[in-house]
Amino acid sequence: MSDKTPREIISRRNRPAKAALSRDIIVSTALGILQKDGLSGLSLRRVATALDTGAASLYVYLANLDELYSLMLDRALASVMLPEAGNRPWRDRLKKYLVSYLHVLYERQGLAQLAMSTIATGPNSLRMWEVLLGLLKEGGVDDARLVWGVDMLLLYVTAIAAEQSNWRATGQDFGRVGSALATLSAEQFPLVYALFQGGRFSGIGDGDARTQWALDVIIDGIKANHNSF
Amino acid sequence: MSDKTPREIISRRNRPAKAALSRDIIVSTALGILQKDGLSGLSLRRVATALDTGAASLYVYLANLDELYSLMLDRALASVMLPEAGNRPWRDRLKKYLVSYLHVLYERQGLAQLAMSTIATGPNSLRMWEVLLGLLKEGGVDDARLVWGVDMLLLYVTAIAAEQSNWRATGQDFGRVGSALATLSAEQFPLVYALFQGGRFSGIGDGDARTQWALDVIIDGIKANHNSF
DNA sequence: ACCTGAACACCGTTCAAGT
DNA sequence: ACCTGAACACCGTTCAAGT
Repeated sequence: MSDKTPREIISRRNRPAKAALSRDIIVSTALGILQKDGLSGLSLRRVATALDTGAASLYVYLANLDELYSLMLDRALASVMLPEAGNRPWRDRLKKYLVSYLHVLYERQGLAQLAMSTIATGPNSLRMWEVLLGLLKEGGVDDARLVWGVDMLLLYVTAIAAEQSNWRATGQDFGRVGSALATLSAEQFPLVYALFQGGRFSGIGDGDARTQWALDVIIDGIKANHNSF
Repeated sequence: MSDKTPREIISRRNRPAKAALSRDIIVSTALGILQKDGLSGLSLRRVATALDTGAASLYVYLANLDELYSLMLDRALASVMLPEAGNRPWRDRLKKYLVSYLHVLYERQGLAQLAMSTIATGPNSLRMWEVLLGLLKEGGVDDARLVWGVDMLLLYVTAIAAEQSNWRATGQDFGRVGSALATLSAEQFPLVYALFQGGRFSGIGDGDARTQWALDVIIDGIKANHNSF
């Protein structure tokens, strides 16, 4: 008799009494699910199930799904690598930092998509602004254009990450033109046609070279327009 | 007797025998709903209800929701205004064209969001590529950088539209920093703090001047990097 | 060929009720 | 104060059955 009932009792107590909910483990669990199944696989109900509870329980810690998104994003941004304070020129450090941000977004399925539609709240987003403002300032951009410049860099890199994530997710690959290229008429669209025939579209997804080029474009552009008030 | 039954028959026949479904009216109806209620208000079930049928009926004309998105986007792009072939410089025409694209995205709630996550298919997207390639070519950008340049311009403008739509939708307004600015510590984030105190963030949402500046940044940057192979 | 109702497997969010 | 089950009002998609 004393051998039978303990089994059940132990099986209940052994899982550590439900692991105590908190914002922190909710966000961690959610990021785990995002990593594994992407944004479409993420739901409050799945997070709740993973935490062995019901979706309603999460509302003690979260106002709604949007708040979870916002918290997830800021948490993920913690792993953007700070540039070493070394003696490399500011432009190299700036690009490296932005590429690190790009990688953080790109490596977790769906995070870039989330970053495009969510306004990041919290310390890690602020720290990114601080770092980027510092680097542009070091590059000689004056105060009047600093904020616009940082916003532009962040927005564009976020957009690249979202676009590339999209290609990866859908298997599509040649830019925003999509499969329309297949049914291309030389008379209607001579320029697109010529460039397509010339293979100019095929390598559009070549992430790294293109990203480097694009960052140089923006940085040079900002430098050229930084005091045009 | 002959007076009673007709009523019911007429009431069925008067609604024009169900208006005959087609891809076209499905897309139009969907764009109407998007216009009115935004992306979150759009669903296949709502489109179906508006067309006085069930959601399952739409699957004769659409593979899935994603295809509807794609069709909606291309349809909407039809109203991007072509630049007049006049004698204005290419840069002005390019900027005007991109601003027209921005407005098309911005004016319909949720369309920008849709454009960020959907690869446009169809003739209108191709026509935009054709126009933009032509304008950059006229500006002297060489073939090696044309495709990257157009992709960059389109991606950035799409991203601006999505960001600004987001601000409008949420009432938020100061860039990607969000409400974190309220709890700002001068020691941890001196640069952000100083610029915030100086009011540099408050006008970040000033759409038009900022957009013009950003387009000049990219165009100048492309010109500066257009033959760096 | 086109349309439909019903079903399936999901959602976010609320709320009364429990501890 | 925290957690829960059940309910509400939704989703996209499939499929057998009708015309």
